[in-house]
Amino acid sequence: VPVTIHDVARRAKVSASTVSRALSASHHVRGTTRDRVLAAARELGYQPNPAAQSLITGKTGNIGIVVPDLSNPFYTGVLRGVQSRARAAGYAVFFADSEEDASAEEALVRSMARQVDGVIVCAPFASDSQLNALASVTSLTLLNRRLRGVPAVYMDSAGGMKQVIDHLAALGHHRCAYLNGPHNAWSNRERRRGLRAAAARRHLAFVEFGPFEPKFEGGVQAADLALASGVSAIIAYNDLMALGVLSRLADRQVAVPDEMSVVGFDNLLYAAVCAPPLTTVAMPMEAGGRAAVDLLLAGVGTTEDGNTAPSRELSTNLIVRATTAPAANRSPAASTAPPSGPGKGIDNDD
Amino acid sequence: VPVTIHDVARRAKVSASTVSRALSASHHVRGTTRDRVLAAARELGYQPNPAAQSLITGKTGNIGIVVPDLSNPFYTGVLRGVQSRARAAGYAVFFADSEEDASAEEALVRSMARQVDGVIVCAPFASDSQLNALASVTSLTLLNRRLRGVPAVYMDSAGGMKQVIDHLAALGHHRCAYLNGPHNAWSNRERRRGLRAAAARRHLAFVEFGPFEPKFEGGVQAADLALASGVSAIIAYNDLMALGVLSRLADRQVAVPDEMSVVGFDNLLYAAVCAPPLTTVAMPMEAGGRAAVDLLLAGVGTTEDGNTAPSRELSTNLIVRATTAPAANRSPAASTAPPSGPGKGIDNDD
DNA sequence: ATGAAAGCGCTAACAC
DNA sequence: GTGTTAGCGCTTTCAT
Repeated sequence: VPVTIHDVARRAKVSASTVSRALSASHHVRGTTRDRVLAAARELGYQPNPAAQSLITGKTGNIGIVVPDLSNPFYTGVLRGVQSRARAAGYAVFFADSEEDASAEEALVRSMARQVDGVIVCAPFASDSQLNALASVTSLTLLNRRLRGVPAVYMDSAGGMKQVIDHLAALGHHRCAYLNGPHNAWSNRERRRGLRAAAARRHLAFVEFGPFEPKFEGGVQAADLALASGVSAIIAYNDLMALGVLSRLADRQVAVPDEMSVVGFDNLLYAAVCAPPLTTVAMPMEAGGRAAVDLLLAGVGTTEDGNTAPSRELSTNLIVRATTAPAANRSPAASTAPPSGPGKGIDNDD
Repeated sequence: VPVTIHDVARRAKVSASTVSRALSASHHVRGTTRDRVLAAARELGYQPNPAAQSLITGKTGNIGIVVPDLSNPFYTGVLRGVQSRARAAGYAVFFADSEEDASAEEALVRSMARQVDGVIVCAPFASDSQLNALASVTSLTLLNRRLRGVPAVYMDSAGGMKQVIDHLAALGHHRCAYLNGPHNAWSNRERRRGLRAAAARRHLAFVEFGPFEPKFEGGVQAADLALASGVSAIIAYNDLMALGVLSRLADRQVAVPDEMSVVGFDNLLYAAVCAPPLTTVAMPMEAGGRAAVDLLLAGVGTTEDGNTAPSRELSTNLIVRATTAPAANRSPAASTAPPSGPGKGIDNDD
């Protein structure tokens, strides 16, 4: 039984416009009238039709979010942050999972575009030009990705990596492995960048492997390669991979952290409770989601041409737990190991 | 640059109504005309305004889902299933997390109601009357909850528990503990029901503890109680709790499965990769999400008064891994242990 | 097969 | 302050 604004108007003995004004809490409505309207609306259980409102105002009261893989707890963290902040701001949220497909990322944003005031995009795979095209279709905020002219919130992955290297160097490690996540993902590039810079400063050698799927299985695959390379520490692209590494290392009877140190990124819930608890770089997932909503909502209605798009950097920090320890005084096999594993080594910089 | 149906009409030299007909693929449009319209629409990049469509048709092309706790991977599984099936059917999905609050569950559904054609509700906490009220506001499909007149998909938790008990009994266990999840959650009640029935049939004694939060912490809290009760096996309400139990047992130097068997419910990804891998009852999370979408979409537009609401039961099955083993031949402390732990025992049936 | 007109429920000018 | 009017973009009778 859909009750319209006219039903309320009739019951309150005013016109529809007055009802509209009274409910928008906007000015120019006498107190007694407003009370009458509000009472009528409540009695009738009136709920404005959002389609009609949106048709005329052009705003929808909705935002969208698209993530590459919801089964990664990193993104469920982001989604929770987004949803709670959006709800607090009176917005409903459309959700979509692109399943790590660049064209799906684009298609999903497009399909949301007409029903939202903006969308938060976690799109590691879409190209810059795809994203630019999307930015002209609806208002975007990027998460962990930078693109000029588009607002973004990003987490200081490079800084996190610096903390990792400082930690490892202080523990006496001389040579470590980095297990790459998706090759072109901004987060992966940033982590590599931080790695190069910090490792050079600390005179710490490193080898790289990958890219791997940023999942548990990717980690187990990578573990053997890293192990063969004679390093004393392994830095994984993320916690899921680090967990895979831990699992494989246990299978292969390599003691962690005594024989091998392991570090992850994200600080998933599970990193804290696995055995041994994982040393990892905490990424502010929920805070990132909230910040993205704030940025998005702030930018809605703002024509940002010319102006620099606002963006927000969130800091990260290393959580030292039980998978890192001083380097073992084993035979320094470093010099005999190949510079890159037999697997898929990354050779090109970008 | 919003392009309307009139822009398309003008360019195709037809009326707006013809454009509408051509795009709805509906009848009575000459082939050549339709081609012209379609071409014009494509050239202009025309996208119908969903608000306008919805205003007139009454359908939105959206569905909603509300879950109690997205950080529980069970619900992210459901959400993934829902989203992928909805997308395949051309529907967009609104998402909301009620954070385990009954009134939020209701409020969220209400706030979605006007913008969706129906909503999938995972609401363990809302009361029957709240749910009935919601059912009159929009079309609902329940997940793992039953309410007469409301379509539902539910997973055979009791059957899963039967498999657990059969397994444990076959391994020679005589006495086990069940760690309750939320007291009134349908899934918890079903698991208890299955437990009572199967345990009686197998002449297997059991004690209950809880309710506990269905999370890791709940499991660690529960572990000590179960341990003190002299059982040889612990059945946790879900995997998250089972993982907590495992962690606490490890801390307390209790060998799993040699001294204590542990079983969970859900079969989260992590159950397969933790150490030791967890024996657990697989719940079809994504399939549940998909089935819920199917049911919801089938029921949209159907006035179901009188007719029995359709529902769908999904079967579950036990995945035996490494946390269950034959009962140890320890001193049978069973008779000395209290029937319920010193903690919060459940005493009332329902 | 196509066009004209009406109207979905609402808000925003514009009068008074 | 409040009512009247005019649409927002679209679909759907009803003519033709």
